[in-house]
Amino acid sequence: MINQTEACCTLDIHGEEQNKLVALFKALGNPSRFEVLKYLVTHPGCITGDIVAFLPLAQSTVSQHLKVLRDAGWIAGTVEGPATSYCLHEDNIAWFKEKVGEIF
Amino acid sequence: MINQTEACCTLDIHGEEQNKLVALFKALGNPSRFEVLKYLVTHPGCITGDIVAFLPLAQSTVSQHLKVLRDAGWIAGTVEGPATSYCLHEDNIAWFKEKVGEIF
DNA sequence: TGACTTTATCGTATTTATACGATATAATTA
DNA sequence: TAATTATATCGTATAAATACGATAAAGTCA
Repeated sequence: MINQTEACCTLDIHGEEQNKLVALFKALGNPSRFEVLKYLVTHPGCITGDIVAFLPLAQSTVSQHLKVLRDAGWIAGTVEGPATSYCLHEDNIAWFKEKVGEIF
Repeated sequence: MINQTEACCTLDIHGEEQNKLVALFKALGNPSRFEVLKYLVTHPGCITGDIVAFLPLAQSTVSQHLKVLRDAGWIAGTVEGPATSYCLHEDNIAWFKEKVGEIF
């Protein structure tokens, strides 16, 4: 993590960008959160309660997972009255794919 | 995780394939392991000791991280005398990018 | 064979993640 | 306003991840 003077080339990923990328990987490295993302692909705009009904987890647990996905940048939540509607954060997803393509 | 009869469409990722994908995400969701992978991009074929010298971590810790990356499928290790040479597992990396592209 | 090099594994302490129920917050409806 | 609905947050118990030093294993070299 310190010295890379001997590298044969450099990679265009560092600091905060790298932290964001690692956070995206980490957030999806959990089976329940992966299921949430899959669900959102097929049910865009659904609300928390729909996801709670879909997963075999307590409401508080699902809410926590949604927060992790939101903080990482995979999803975006919109308050709609008493509910919150979720959808994929397309920009961040595109950014993720772009960066992965750059590195590997 | 149970009922998806109301889905507007289906996703081509399930069971063991999905587990493997989640494991790939999980393995890279750690700053030290991400650094290892970056290092391998610029130093293909390097040995464990090179990575130990590069990272501010104990040898046993690095060895453990390498095992996680190997088990997940990001890297492949080849025993060369007393040392082990590591490189990226290109096939799995291609598979990862392909699946991510299919889902999102 | 014996010393050395390199890496992996074991045991273990500490930190972080995950899950739940209980409760708070905020919008809606009667 | 009071009750209801929907979600988020808090407190906490348990499981998993992470780190280290010590040790084992396996190859090399004198």
